[in-house]
Amino acid sequence: MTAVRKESFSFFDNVYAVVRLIPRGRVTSYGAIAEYLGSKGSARMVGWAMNASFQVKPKVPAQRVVNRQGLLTGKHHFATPTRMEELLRAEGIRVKDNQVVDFEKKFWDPAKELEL
DNA sequence: TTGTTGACCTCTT
DNA sequence: CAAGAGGCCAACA
Repeated sequence: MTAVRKESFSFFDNVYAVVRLIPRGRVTSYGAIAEYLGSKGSARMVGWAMNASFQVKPKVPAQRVVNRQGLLTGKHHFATPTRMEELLRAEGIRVKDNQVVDFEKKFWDPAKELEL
């Protein structure tokens, strides 16, 4: 068996699913998603998925995904460098100096919330 | 086909 | 305390 199409859902689709499940006003990190998917060391892959998330539908709230430090590292990849910050603010998330305020409070861990 | 890149994370010096 | 390098997996040229 060529083992092709072993999984209808690819790593990316899995990431999109988790990101879309992020409640409004909450944020998560790449590592948390990667870990939830089983690839803890593949945090970079999550970011890569986000890059393609713009062409994925429904649209994925990539603005809710930030790095471990809560920094909006990917804001530069949005339509506008300030788009990510604007979207987060629109959700009630306070952003200061490209960093999410009370990131630990707003942090939404899929492996924790979805595991219940 | 191989090699490089990439919105990261963690350890070591 | 701060900075640097390595590691992980997948897509792109």
